[in-house]
Amino acid sequence: MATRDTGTEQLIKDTAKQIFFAEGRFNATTQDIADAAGVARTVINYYFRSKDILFQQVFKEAMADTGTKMNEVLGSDMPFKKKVIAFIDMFTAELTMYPYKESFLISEINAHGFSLPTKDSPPGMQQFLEEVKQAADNGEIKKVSPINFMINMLSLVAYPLLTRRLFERMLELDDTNFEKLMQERKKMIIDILFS
Amino acid sequence: MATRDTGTEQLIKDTAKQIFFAEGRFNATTQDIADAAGVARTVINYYFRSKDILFQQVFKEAMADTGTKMNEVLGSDMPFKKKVIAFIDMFTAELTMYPYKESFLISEINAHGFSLPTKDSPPGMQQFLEEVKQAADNGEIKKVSPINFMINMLSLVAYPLLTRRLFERMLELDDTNFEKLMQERKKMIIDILFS
DNA sequence: TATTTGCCTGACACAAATGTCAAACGTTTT
DNA sequence: AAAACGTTTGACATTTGTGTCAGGCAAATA
Repeated sequence: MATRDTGTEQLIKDTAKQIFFAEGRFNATTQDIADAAGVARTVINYYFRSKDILFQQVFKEAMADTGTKMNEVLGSDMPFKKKVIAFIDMFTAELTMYPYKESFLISEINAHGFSLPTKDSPPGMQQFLEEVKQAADNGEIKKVSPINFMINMLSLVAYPLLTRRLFERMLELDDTNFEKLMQERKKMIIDILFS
Repeated sequence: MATRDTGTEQLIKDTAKQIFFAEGRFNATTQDIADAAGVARTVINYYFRSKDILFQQVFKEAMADTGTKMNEVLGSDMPFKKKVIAFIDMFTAELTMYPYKESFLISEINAHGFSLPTKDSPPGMQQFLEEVKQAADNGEIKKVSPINFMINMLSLVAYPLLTRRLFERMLELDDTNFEKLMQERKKMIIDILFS
C-alpha cells in the first residue's frame, strides 16, 4: 500500500516512549499520547489498530534497542577495562535519558504477559562473560563469578538512576547535586569493580 | 461508629499490596483487587470511598513501613559491620517479598503526584551515615563518601531483585538458580563493601 | 424477642477510555 | 483536470471502570 510517510507513525511511537520511559507515566491513555504528539487520537488506531498493539510495538522496539546497544559495546574488541568504562558510560546515558524504561518493561510483562523475544542471550554478552572470566584469572579483577561481576556493574549504575526521585527526597539533594553525585560515582564504580 | 472489625478493611489493603508490590500489576482495577480478596467490589467503596483513597492509603502505609524498618536497623546500636549485614538481610527479605514496591511507589509519584510524607530523612539514616564516616576514618572500610556507601549497599542488593524477570531471561536462570545466586551475592556484597 | 447497628450485596447510574466509520482533505498519478 | 490514494478528522458506538444507593443480612444490644 505504498506508504506516503508523513512521519506520523514514528512520531507516535517516539511520543509514547517519551511518556513511558522518560516521564514514567505508565497509565497514560491513548488520548494522552495523541495530545502530546499533537495528533488526533484516532490516528493511533489508524496506524496501530489498537492501544495494545502500539504498546507491544513500543515494548518490542525498546527491548531490541537495549539489546543492540549492549551487544555493540559488550561484543566489541576493546581491551577489557576500556570496555567496562564504555559500557558504564553507555548505560548511564541510556538511563539518564529513559530512567523508567526497565520498570515499564517489567510492569508490562506482569500486566500483559509480554514474552521477551530474546531467543537466547545476545552473543556480545557471552563474549563479555568470557572476558570477565579471563580478567579474573589474570588478576585484573578480583575473583568473582562472571555473572556476579555483570550484575554488580549493572546494579551500581542503574539503581540510583532508577530510584532517583526517592533518593533525591531521602538524601535531600537537588538536581544539580544529584548529577554531580552520579559523575563521582562513575569513577568509584570502576574502582570497586577493579579493586 | 464503633467498628465491628471483620478484618475486611485490612484484607483489602493486604490484597492490594500483594497485587501491586508482589505481582507488579500496577494497573489492576478495583474489580481485580476485590476478586482477589474475595469480596464484592463495592466493599472497597464502603471502606475507602474511592479507588484513589485506597491507593493513597496503601502508598502511605508502604512508605511508612519501609521507613520504619530501615530506621529500626540503621538506628540500632549494633556494631557497624553487624549492622550492615542485618540491613542487607532485611532489605533482601523485603525485596524478595515485595519486589515491585519501589517501582510502584515511583510510578504513583509520576502518575498522581503523591508527595512523599517524610520531610526530613529519618534519624536512623543520619546516624548510620555518621557511622559510615567513622568506619571510613577507622579504615574499616575504604574511603568513600557515606552517601555513596549507602547507595552501593542499596544498589547491590536491590537491583537484581527488582529486575529479576529480566535477569532470569537474559542469563537463562530458573527460580532455584536465581535464589542460589542471590544467596551467594550476600557474602560477596559484604566483601565489596568492606574491601 | 425486638431493635439497633455495622457490614455487605446487587442493581443502577455515571464517567472514562477505546474502537469504528463515513466523509473530507491534500498529494500523487493518470 | 480528473481520478485514485493515503491520510486525517470528528461524530458516534462500544467497552470498561468507577461510584451511589436502597435494601438485606447477621451480630450485638436492649
